[in-house]
Amino acid sequence: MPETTRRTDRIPGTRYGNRPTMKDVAARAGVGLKTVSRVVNGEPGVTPETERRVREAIEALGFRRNDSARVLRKGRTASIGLVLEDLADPFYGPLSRAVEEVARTHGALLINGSSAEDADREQELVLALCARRVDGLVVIPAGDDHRYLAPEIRAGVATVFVDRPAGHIDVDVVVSDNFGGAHDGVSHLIAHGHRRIGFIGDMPRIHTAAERLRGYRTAMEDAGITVADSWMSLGATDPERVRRAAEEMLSGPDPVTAIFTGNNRVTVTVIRVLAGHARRVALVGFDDIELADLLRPGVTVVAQDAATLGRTAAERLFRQLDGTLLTPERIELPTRLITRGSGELPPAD
Amino acid sequence: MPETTRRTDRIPGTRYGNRPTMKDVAARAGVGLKTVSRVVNGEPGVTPETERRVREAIEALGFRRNDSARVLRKGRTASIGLVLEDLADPFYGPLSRAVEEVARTHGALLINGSSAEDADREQELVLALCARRVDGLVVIPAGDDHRYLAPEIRAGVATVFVDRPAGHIDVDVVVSDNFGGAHDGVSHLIAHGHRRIGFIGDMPRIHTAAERLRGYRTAMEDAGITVADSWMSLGATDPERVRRAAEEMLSGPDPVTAIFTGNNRVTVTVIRVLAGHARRVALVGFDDIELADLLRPGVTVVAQDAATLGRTAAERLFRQLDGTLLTPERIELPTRLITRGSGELPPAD
DNA sequence: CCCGAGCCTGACAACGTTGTCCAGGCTCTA
DNA sequence: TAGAGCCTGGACAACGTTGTCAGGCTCGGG
Repeated sequence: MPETTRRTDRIPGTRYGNRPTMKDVAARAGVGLKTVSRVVNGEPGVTPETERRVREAIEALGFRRNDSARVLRKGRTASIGLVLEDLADPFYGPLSRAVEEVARTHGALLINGSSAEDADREQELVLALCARRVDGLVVIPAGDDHRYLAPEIRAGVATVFVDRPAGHIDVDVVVSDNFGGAHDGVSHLIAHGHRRIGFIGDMPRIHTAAERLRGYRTAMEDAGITVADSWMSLGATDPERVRRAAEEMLSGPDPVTAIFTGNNRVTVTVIRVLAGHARRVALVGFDDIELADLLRPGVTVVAQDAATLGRTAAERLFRQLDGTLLTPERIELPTRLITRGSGELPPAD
Repeated sequence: MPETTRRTDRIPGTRYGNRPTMKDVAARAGVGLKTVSRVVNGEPGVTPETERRVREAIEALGFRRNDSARVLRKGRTASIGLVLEDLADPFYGPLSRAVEEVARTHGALLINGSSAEDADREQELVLALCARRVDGLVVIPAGDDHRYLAPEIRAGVATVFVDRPAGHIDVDVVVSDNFGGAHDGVSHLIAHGHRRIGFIGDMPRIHTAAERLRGYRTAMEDAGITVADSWMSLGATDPERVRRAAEEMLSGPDPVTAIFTGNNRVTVTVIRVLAGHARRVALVGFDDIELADLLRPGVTVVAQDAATLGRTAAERLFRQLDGTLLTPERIELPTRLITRGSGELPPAD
């Protein structure tokens, strides 16, 4: 008896790509179609002897239930969709995993798609998921107008937005306290004597980026500091742009003594810039990053909990599906300032 | 005209969770069922005027094609499954994203599932994906016996294993050169004068862990070094166990002067241990880690390219589906030693 | 004026499953 | 022993889509 199986082997009587169906199983076991269905689904009302014959036929033919047909009949797909920006980003991995775990406890599979921060691609993905009749959607939006989702939601697709709010539709939203977190982080720098503080963030059309900028501005204002335009830089978070932005604010006519960075990618790049910089510059970053504690100085961050964000959203999604949840809500999760050294450096002029 | 839509609104004539079908659209547009199908699928042979009426009805009813039914009829789902260990692990995020990108160019969606390094859960996930009739599967296996997949493969499910080989079935496999990479890393330490080198890796039942251990042993042997049992520690990669293992090898009767770590999680924990350690200990880790260049000393690693691993696997998968690929192969991707300082520290006795 | 070609259009079956409903055989009780 | 009720099994329709095929219409040529 061979230990391995080659792709080119075939089950006798089965054409390639043409799998056995319940009908085939029924014929082989000499029973009716519905009896096979009963065995496959563990429904009661089948004699042990009949069940044995059916199972034998299933085994022999290599039958596996076709869930597409099942879905068509039952109306529920037991799958949910997750649309995010980029699965390769260390922030979204844990979020996705958390959503998956919740889905798992509800017997659902997770389909994910990356929008690459492109509104059209987001819409394309979301609608493709709707066409597959996912039971629900968790969306980290790239665009800012989601009216295209309204018919789907009316048709019963449970929907929760995460990390960023939805535009022009009224749905559940789970976000971090971006404003408060940024305010805390910047205030922390101010408390350590800084007044010329730079902000480097993502494109302002991204809600989280805008909120964090607002937190920065408000914190500065609260401290009576007038912000110079050259201290703020918003745009794509590719290393080149961020590097340039950081170097400009460090070397301009009114150089900053501290930088607040708007997300993990920016933080990492700025750390690199500061590492090659003579003067000691304080740093607080939004989002925690791995090994932040081992750098010298350790990197002070405003941490948000990606896993909790995902879990909360997924739980609300399934509560919508249960029917326990009817009114859309906005849930804001707190952030946490983690001090490790870089944010406590005094201003060095 | 309202700017937002509430979940409780309903499309007139549509029951909740009961979406309009092509039949409804056909009735409203006053055309036949098939004509709607033609319009929806962009098939030729429809008068502009008829098409306009159909599109109007689609818009009015909020119709969206039900892909479940389509799949049932057509036989292809345009989706592939990816089973990996943990999406939250920074190694798998980029891999998953790479698979997704390839899928996207082929018009397919990606369903992923995390096995949590549990063979039963892996099988459960894989079979659930097969039941949904994914066109293909990319699997990072947790178990070591995959005969359960044989009927599925015979039935036409394209399959590629990544990162670790399959057990008892003959399928495409894409792996890194774990043996060679570990051999290189350990040899690098030996070249810098180390003889007492520790190895901390994952559970030996995991193929990559076993291969890396073999690379370590062979490199030591090649250098004529007899390995003490106390220098090797294999097991779960949770921080507590790794920390204990590292501390034991550093403080035992025959303390190591260098450590080779078997994967990214182990490396991170060992860096933490070494940071709190007086004596300078050299370190080379398998897998690259973010910010490794900014630590002092920089962390020397044997890097494997997760994205290339994923891309290569996905490309082979779609070539299987094209029919261009018939014979299963094993593809081994090279690793790359990146020196940053920690591996070049001399032995300090 | 008639016929055939070519173009639109729609009726119908099929995909594989599950829900409904009914038949037949059995057991149990009066 | 007859009737009621239960248990097992199966026939059939339906889910929403697409492929097949045939019918009807228009138009041009004979």
